[in-house]
Amino acid sequence: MNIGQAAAASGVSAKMIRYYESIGLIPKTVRTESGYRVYSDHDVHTLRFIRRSRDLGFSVEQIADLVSLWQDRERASKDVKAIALEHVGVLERKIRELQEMASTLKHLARNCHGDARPHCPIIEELANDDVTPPATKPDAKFGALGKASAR
Amino acid sequence: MNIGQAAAASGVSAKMIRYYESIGLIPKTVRTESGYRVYSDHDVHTLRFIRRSRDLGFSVEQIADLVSLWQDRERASKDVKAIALEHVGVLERKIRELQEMASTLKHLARNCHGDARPHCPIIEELANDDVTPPATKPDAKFGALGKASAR
DNA sequence: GCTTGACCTTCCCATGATTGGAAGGATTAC
DNA sequence: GTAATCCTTCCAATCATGGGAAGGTCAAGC
Repeated sequence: MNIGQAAAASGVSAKMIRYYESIGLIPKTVRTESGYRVYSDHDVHTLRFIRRSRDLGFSVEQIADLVSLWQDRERASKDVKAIALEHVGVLERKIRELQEMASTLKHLARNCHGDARPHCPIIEELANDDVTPPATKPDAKFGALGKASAR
Repeated sequence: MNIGQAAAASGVSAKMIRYYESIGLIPKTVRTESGYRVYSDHDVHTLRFIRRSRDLGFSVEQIADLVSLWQDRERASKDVKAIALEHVGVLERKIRELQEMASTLKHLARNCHGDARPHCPIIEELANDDVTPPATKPDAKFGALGKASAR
C-alpha cells in the first residue's frame, strides 16, 4: 500500500505520516525500489491509533508513550491511566480558562446595546485602567490543543 | 519611560511590545538619541487595553480592530459587540470540543483499573479499529486560544 | 511505445503568539 | 572607571499542520 492509500485508510494525511516518521513516532517503512513508502495493514492500524489519540487531544509526545504502552504486553494499566488523567487535567484547566473568557464576554455583550451609538461596555472594560495588570508569567505552557479540530 | 518600565506597567513583556510594534498593532514610538524606545502613559494605557484583550482570548487581528474602534469616537457599539460575540462563538465551539475529549477520557479512565495488570480500556479504545476514521479536513482552523495562559 | 495524469519523493516555507538567546551598544550606580 | 543592568537588532525554537515547488514513477489508454 502506498502512502496515499495508507492515509485514506487511516485518516492521517500523507504529510503527517511522513512527519511522524521523521520525528520517530513511527518507524521508517520499507520502500519500493523507486523509493515509494510501503505500508501494511498493521501500519495502518498504528496510524489509526495515533489518529484517535490526536482526536482526544494528546500531544505527539504523549502519543509516543501510549503507542509504546500499547505494544507492551506487560504494561501496567496504571501507566496508561496516568497519562490519560494528566491529560484530562490539562483539558479541564483549559476548559475553565475558556469558560471564564466566554462568560466575561457574554456578560459584557449582554450589557452592550449593539446599536449605532458609540457607548459600549465591552470597550470600556477593555480600557478599564484600575485593574491589576502585571500578573506576568504564571505557570506552564499550553499548546497543541486546538489543532485537532484543524485536521 | 523605557520599554522595560512600560512592560512592567502594562503587563505586556518587552519582547511582545517590540513584536506588536513590528506587526503594526501599535505605532512606532519615539526614540531617544541612542535608539531607546520611549513610552508615555498613554502608550501604557493602550498596552493594557491590548493585554486585557489578549486575556480574553482575542487574536491579534481582532485586537487591532478593537483598538481602532476604541479610538474611534463615532464607533457603533454593534461593531464591537459583533467582534465579541463572534469570539464567544469560537470559544464555545472550542469548549465543547475539549469537553468531549475530557468526557470520553474520563469515562475510559473510570473503567480502567489502573493497576499493574495490562488490561486497559483506554488503550483498547484507542486501538479500536471498527470506528470510522477518514473524517479528513473538516472546517476552519483554530489557533491562538491557549496562548493567553502561556503568558 | 508514448503520452497523460495521478501519484510519489524531498525540501523549504508559513502559520500564531511567544519566549530564548546571542552580540553589541547605552545608561546608571558605585 | 568599571560593573551591572538596561537597551538594541537578529535569528531560532516552539507545536502540529498545510501549501507548494521541482522532479521522479507508475498505470491506463491510445
